Amino acid sequence: MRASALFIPTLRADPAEAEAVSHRLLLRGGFIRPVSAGLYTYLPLGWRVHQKAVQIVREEMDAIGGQEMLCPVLTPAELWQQTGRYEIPEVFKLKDRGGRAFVLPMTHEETVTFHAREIQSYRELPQILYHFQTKDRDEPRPRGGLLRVREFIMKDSYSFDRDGEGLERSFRLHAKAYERIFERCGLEFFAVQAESGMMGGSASIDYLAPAGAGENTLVTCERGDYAADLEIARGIPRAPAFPERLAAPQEVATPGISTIEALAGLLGIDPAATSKAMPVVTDAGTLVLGLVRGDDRLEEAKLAAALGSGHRPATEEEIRAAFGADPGSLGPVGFEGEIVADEALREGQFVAGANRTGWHLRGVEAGRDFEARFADIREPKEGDTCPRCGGALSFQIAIEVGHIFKLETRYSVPLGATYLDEHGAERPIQMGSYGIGPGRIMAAAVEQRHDEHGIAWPRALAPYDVHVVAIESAGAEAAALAERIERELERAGFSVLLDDRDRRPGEKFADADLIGCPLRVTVGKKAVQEGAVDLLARAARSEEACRADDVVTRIRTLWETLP
RNA sequence: CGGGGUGUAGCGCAGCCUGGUAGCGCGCACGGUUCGGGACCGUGAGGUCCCGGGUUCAAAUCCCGGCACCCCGACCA
Repeated sequence: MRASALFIPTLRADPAEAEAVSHRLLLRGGFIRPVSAGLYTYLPLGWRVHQKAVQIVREEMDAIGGQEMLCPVLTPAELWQQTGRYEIPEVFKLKDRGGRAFVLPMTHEETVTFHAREIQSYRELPQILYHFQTKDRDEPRPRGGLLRVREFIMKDSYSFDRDGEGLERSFRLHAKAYERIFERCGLEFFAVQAESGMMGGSASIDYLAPAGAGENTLVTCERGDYAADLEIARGIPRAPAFPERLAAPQEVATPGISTIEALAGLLGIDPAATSKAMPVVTDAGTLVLGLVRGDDRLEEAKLAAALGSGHRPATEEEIRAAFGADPGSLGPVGFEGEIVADEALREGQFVAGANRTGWHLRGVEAGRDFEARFADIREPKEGDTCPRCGGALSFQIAIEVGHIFKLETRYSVPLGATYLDEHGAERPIQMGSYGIGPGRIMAAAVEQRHDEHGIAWPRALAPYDVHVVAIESAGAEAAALAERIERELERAGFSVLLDDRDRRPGEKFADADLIGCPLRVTVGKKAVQEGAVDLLARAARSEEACRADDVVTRIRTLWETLP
């Protein structure tokens, strides 16, 4: 394609609104443009990249027996009312002229399950159905360009099986397909166990791509045998330096002390030898005391999983009523209600609030001084060790590029998607759902592969394989040669962007660096005089001279070596 | 929803404090000289100063209200 005829509005300066690298570079390179908060148009260049990702996903879905289809975006509200998802605040709701309610769905479980009601017999199972369709979400806070948007295209697939064993098989097929997809897209990624507690123990795998910008924190072990999302990751905290053991808890006056630092400082002890009480109220209205070590933070998602319920912090009034003390002086000793304590408090003696304002207890010991249910409810910290091997854990920011989930009968039961088994018994279909955002793949690729000049696309996602830069001043002969190279490369199966614009070389090089095609061919004076062009690998920035007649051969070879 | 920031030419910004004819750089158009890493000279086009109200002889500037966008936090099937 001729750049002179294309709409590729590159920007010389960073747009003021863009912070994340992928946001900045995709805007500057002319790949995307905002329309409103969290709403982006994919310009021609960006759409080519998006479609590259889509095609890779499609091929791998087809390879596991997925059947592509297409559901409408506009969806009758009744389906969502039946599954109880109509009340989710992120759901866009609207009405037609007759007042009938519709939603713009966030995913298509309801619609696909609606169709799965046509499945009658175990003989028709299993099935994998998928589509690429627009999702809308009324996000409270879109951000980071393509990282979190209000409307995007997602590949969502749904598996239908007769039993848990079948679901397991479909789930594994998807896990394999997803790994191939991200590998083919040239992404560094981790498949990690994801938060699943509240959904009754169903398996869920998150695909996290480490990136400078992202919304997840990926925890990995230095020895490579452990990776998890921070929300569910386990870390082994360092052992506290305990003071001398006491035969019974001993009250100590701590007037005005409300932080752990101040408490540890006052008593002259290790903050890790203290405990922190977090009273919460569950959805059922029960007040529960969460207890973690003083130097730890409570992980809300883990506590929710341990409680099997959502929860909110207790109000000051609720705290006073239950404990008769201020929030800074709460502890487990003497508390009548349920206590969920972190594993780290199982052994040893800790300082805890005395449930008397301005007082703490030293030497509090689980089992002896209070009863609690133990669970892992702390947020891991850098410096913790790996629960598997004892290696050091490190944290990095990551983008969630895919998520697969065992739904079991969460949707088939409310929507009545059942089948008859070989004994004539009616049973609900076992379902799984599996999502990938091509836009997030794009963003993650840019985050992982760029330099100070611009994007260096992995070859699987690049908008064009080869960027041919014709140097204007080299004259008509060079321009003709550039066109010949374009044709030959295209005949050899490469997609080519020919920069034939009447621009100075510096500007063309800068744009080529920004746009980030894997290979660049520069056709200038040397081409006319010596029949030689320059070949540049964008990612490595390694340049070599090459005879014009050998360009196709050389590029074929070089192509195989690229990321 | 809480905190912070920003809205002035296509883009990046100054001007606002201290009210008085709306500016700079880039880009764009035309002419010319240039041409292997974002050249230079000349000429020119381009504005609802986010919106509404108020104060004032006079508002981009001061006051009140609203909206939009960005960042941090909460939230995230």
